[in-house]
This record gives sequence, structure tokens and C-alpha cells, in this order.
Amino acid sequence: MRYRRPRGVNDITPAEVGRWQRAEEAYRSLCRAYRYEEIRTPSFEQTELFIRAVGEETDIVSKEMYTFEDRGGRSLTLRPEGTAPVVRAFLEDKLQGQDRERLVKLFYIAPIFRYDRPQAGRYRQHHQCGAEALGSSNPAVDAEIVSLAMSFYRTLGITQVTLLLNSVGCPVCRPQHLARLKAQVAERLGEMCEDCRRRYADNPLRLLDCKSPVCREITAGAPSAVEMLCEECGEHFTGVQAALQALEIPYTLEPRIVRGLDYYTKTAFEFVAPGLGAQDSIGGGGRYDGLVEQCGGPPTPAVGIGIGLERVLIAQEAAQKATGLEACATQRQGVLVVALGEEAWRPVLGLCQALRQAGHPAEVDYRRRSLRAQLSFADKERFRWAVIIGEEEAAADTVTLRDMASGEQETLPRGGLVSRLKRENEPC
RNA sequence: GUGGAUGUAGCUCAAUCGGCAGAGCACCGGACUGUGGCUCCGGUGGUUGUGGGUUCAAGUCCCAUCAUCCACCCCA
Repeated sequence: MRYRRPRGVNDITPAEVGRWQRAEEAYRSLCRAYRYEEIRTPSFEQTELFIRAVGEETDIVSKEMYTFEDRGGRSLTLRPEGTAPVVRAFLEDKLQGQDRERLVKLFYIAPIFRYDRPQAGRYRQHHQCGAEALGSSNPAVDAEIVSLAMSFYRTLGITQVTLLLNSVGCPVCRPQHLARLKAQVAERLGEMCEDCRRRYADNPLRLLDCKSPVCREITAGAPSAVEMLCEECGEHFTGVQAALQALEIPYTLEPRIVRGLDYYTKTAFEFVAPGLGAQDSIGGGGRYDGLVEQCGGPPTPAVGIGIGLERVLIAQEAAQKATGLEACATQRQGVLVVALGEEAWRPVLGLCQALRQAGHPAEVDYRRRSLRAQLSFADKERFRWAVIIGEEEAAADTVTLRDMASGEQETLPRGGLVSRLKRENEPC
């Protein structure tokens, strides 16, 4: 009997893990530059947190959560999104301190769990690089978050990124907008497609996004969310655009951008990139001015983003293919200690240990193969050095050091190897 | 959740009408006894996703199931 991984989840194999680490490190160092601090929250929370924060009627809560009861009868849920846990920690760990006006800037890299139907770029466990800025209503903070994401994409070589921007209003103007939209459509609802009749009840903003000609005709002329914004939201939206222009970040106004989580207010944005098929969104976020208060804290305006790492890596690969840039050959590194015969084998383990303690990745071929085979192995595995110990070297307490790139060799006392390599520690 | 396509060696893929499961790459070895990359020669490697069914005979046909992919939906 063989086990297989559950549907929709992935192993990150040794062959891939380098790309993951490079992307994660790029994100961490960018966040440092933008002065965001890392926070790590648990993989699961009280179910109630997500229901309250994300919204009972959302797809995420109503059909995508991994919810279970622990042995104590508590209902827990695997993190289906990154913001709610951060807000919870912000309040519970009192991260704002005594300064009520303080801007708290946090980032995370964390697995996210959703019971979706898997397809390329959509998984039941994926990873998000997120950032949240809590405590400011300044539209420049929205732009800062956008700028952080843009820099991240650029660092990874993903250049064909489009920023889609919208404003979904606030508790004052959004209901008015929805009411007006539904009113316009109501009379002819019967003529609309099945999907749109469902949207009318579940997600009216999506009515504007239908491909059916009839539905298009019915919704034609309906006001977009932006046109219905109240004064405060309108001003904020103008401010965000001004800040983006100041940062020279191009964007496309896109009224269809609707975040699938109820807590969003005002700014909503999404980044799309080529090479991903239908799942082309490589990041999304927006403002959530009401969430902290809704979670039991003081009124605290906030804005955040989530970036899907799996999709970012797919987009990166597509971008590299498009530009004909092959991943550069991994550089030679480390030492293969080659032992030939019984006498030679004796000093090998100690030599290996000494090399490792001096910081050189060092390995022995435990298969005890021929010199030819071992050198071939050293080449394939991209070792920088081979240290050969045969009968001669064993008898004289020396080693032969071979540079695998040039083929040059020298013989030196066994005890002098570590200090000899110390001089050569720079990459070739 | 809805509709569709595809599952054969580590990888990429063949296999006519239902008739001996194959190639290239990779891997191991040799040519070259202690010197890698090139070349040539040889070799290892398979529960044809899984479970049933039809048949003298199933990779091939039928049913179920699992997985992946595509579109919808949704989202990162």
C-alpha cells in the first residue's frame, strides 16, 4: 500500500526549494527595507475569528474552511487567509503599545488552507507573503503597500505585472451603491442568465462582469462603485491615485475588482501576470478600516496585501522563459573526499568532519567506487574540489587537491588542507 | 460545487484493428586498472494511477474510483 499526498497539496522538493528560499529571502529583505516587522501566528485559530472577520456569507467561510473540533470540544479552523490572525495578534499582543496613533507595520510568510477545487495555480494549501499596516488612514500607506508588492515582483524578474485598482466604498456608500444596482436590474431579473440571478442575491457587484449580451445590456449604464463613493471615500481614492502617480506606479481602474472578503473598505487592488491561465492573480489586497473594531479593538484604519507564492513562482518561471533567460548554472561548491582503498579510507571521516567544521560542505562517496566514478560524481554534483586520498597519499599523510573547474591539482600535507581551502572560499 | 481532457520507466513520450510493453534522455558499468565533462559499447529500471468487468487474449473496450490539467466559479 502506498500513500499519496492529499488532493490539492504539494511537496516542495529539494530541486525546487532553492527557488522558494530565494523568493522568501527577497521578500524578507524588502520588508525590512520598508520597515515591516515579521510576525508569526498559529496555523489555526478559533473558527469564530474567521467567521466574524471574513464574513459568514463569503465563499471562504461558507464552503472553503478546514474546520475541526479538538479533543476539548473547541471549534478550530486552519488559517484560510492571513489578515484576521494578524489583527487578532495586533489586539491580543497589544502591538500598538501606548501610542494610539502609531502605525504598526507587520509582514508574514505563511501557509493558507482552503477547500477549493484544485487546478494549476490553485491549491488547498498555498503560501502567502502578506503585509499589513495598521493605524493609518493615509492613502499614501495604501500606495506604500502596493509599492512593496511591485518591488517584490520586479526583484523576482516578473515584469509584466498589471495593477488593477478599485474602491469598494465603506459602510456608508456601499449599501447605497448595491441598492441602486439591484434596483436597476430588478425589473428584468427574469431575463438574466442563471449565474446572474444567483449573483443578484449573493454578489451583486459581479453582475457587471457577465459575458452574456442580454445581461450586459441590462446592466449597461449602471453606476460603478467609484461613481457612487461618498465624499470621504472619493477623496481617499483620489489620494491613493495621487500617491501611486508620485511613485510612478502605473495602474488600471477596474470596477470588477471585488475582494471576496467582507472586511474590505475603500481601496481594493489586485496584481495580475501572464503565464498563469485563469488563475492569473498573483496578489491582492486592500483597506479594511472596520475590521479591528469589529474584532473588539479600538477604531483602527488599516490596509494589507496577500501575495500567493506558488503563483509568483509560476509567473517567474513564465517570465524567465519569455525572456529566454535560463536559470544560471548552480555554482560549484564544497569538497568531495575521494578515498581509494582500505588504507586511504581511515583518515577520510576525520578529514570530512574537519572540513565541515571549517564551513565547507563536505561529502564522501560511501559507495567506495572507482576514482573515475567518484570524479564523475563530483562533477555532476557540482563540487568545487575533490580531495583524493589513495595509497600514496595515505602513506605520506598527504592529500591531492583537485580543482574541479580547471582540473589543476596539487599535493599538500593532510593537516594543511583546511587552511589551504580557507584562502579559496570566494565563489569561482 | 459544474462541465471537459489526460494518467505507460526517474523525465519526455511511442505502442496499427484488442495480439511478445518500447525509444530518447537520465542512471550504472566498460572501452580508459589512480583522474570528471566528449565519443562509442553494454546494462539496470514497469502492478501501463487503482479496483472491478468483457474477452482465448486488455496499455488499448466497459464501469467505478483516485490524481493531475483546462474552462466555469472563486481567489492568492
